[in-house]
Amino acid sequence: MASYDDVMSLSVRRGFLWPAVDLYGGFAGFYDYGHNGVLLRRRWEDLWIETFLGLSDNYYLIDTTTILPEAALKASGHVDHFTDILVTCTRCGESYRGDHLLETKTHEEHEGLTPEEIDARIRELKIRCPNCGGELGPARAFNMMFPLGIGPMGKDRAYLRPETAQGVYLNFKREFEALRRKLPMGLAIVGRAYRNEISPRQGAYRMREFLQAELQIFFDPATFADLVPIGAAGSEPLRIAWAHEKNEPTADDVSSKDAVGRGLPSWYVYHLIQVQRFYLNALRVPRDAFRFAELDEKERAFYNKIHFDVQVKQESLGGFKEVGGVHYRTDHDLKGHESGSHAKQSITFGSSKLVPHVLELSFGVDRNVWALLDLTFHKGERAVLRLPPRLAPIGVAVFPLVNKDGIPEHAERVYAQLQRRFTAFFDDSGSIGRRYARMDEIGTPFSVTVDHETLEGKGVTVRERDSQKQIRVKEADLPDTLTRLLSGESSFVA
RNA sequence: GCGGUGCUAGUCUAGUCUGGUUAGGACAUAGCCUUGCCAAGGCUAUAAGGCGGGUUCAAAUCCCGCGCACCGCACCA
Repeated sequence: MASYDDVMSLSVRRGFLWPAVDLYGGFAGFYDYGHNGVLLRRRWEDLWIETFLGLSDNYYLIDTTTILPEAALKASGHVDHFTDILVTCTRCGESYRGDHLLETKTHEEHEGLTPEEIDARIRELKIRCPNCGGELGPARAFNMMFPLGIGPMGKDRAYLRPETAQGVYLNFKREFEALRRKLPMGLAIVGRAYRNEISPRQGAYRMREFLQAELQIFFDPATFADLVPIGAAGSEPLRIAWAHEKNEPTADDVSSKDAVGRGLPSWYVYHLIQVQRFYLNALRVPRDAFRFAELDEKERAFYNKIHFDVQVKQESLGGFKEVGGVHYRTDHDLKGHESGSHAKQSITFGSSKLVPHVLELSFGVDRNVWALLDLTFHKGERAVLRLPPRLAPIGVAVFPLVNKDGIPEHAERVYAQLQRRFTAFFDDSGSIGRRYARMDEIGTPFSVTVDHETLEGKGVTVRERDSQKQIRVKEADLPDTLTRLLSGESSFVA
């Protein structure tokens, strides 16, 4: 339905997002948001914050620096493990990961070798280019983090953060005190992260600077399950593609009981249910366009004990694509910072002394915004973005049916009134149909038109985007009616 | 990063092979007229060959470098 070009073209035309710095030929891996893009993104973020911080009274938003010193990222493992050792063939120019070359030859793991060690092993094992048989050049390290030199001499080594999560872990102890030592404790960050992707592709899907919305939940593994009972939510089947079947474009309906039966902790399943509800109910993603995809041991990061990707099926990107993840990171991160900083991260909670475990709910904001554009794009005679009313950049538009007989003046008064409560938009240019069409393209769910009957006290018309139908509403009732319609509290019945 | 293909107004495109008028059109946008509930019609206006270099009397067109995009490979702890 919606091709990549369809979505991108609409996005550029209507002020959602476009390649950054295109004045200078573009900047691969970087995108800028326009006025409607920022509004849409903020609404997504607000909904995300409301949904996930709403899971507990002890979940909060924090904000931390985007630049971190080397020591912190050394402890987190990013300096050593966020690196690929690349080896390039001197004849055909193909590049390979050094550890993969060794692994293929010896069928052994070769994690954590230096470039020199890789070179030595390659010579020892007489490995040549798998592509052309040519001689392989020297191994070089490629770290996915952007390095920075801090201070006038640039001698304090630092990096742009590769994930927001580290900011949370670094502040765990402070917040645990400030929040009066309670578990579970949830700390979320919505902010930017940076990765020097080798080849950014597919628009906003793989970027070098991107937005993450991540909630880190700190808990005691001994008691967490009792604190988040699956309860009534357990009757909702989860959409899951297990590791062996996720290359298929499908998902199974798995009851929470079966998911627990397959060895997933009940607290993990509970959070899968919450994430699925966010997508199906709040974002209104069609059921068959949503799934969790299990990552097997080989695919997931070594510190993730359980890892399911959150995936949304997008025509423009060729199928199910990752928009988030649910990661059980155990106590890996806090323990890493404990040994890196020599500051104790263990806490006393109730009768037990422990380093809390972490469940991370991680989302790519830009990917989610793109997914919404893709899913809600409907191409007919004219394009319509069928965004859920809560997410639409503009909530309500106001038009005078004609530009005479005092109708524009009246419409301006209606607009001024609505503007106080809603993101409203006034338009008196072109024909009425053209104005409706413009609003359809940016997903404005409701358009109010002032006509001759309005002047006779018979109210205004409210036109709904998807059905194109209208109802007549008394002016005095308009704000409340719109509030109910936009919140989803009541639905439009013509 | 490697290979392939491509890059013309806000969008979509004609022209490029075979160098040669003022780079043409559609839609969008703005203004005016007209109409008055779903991109109606008329007139007018704004607006373009990714960037840099070379060849040539002359380059959107041919050549080189770079940038960017898409596809494949690789990568995505």
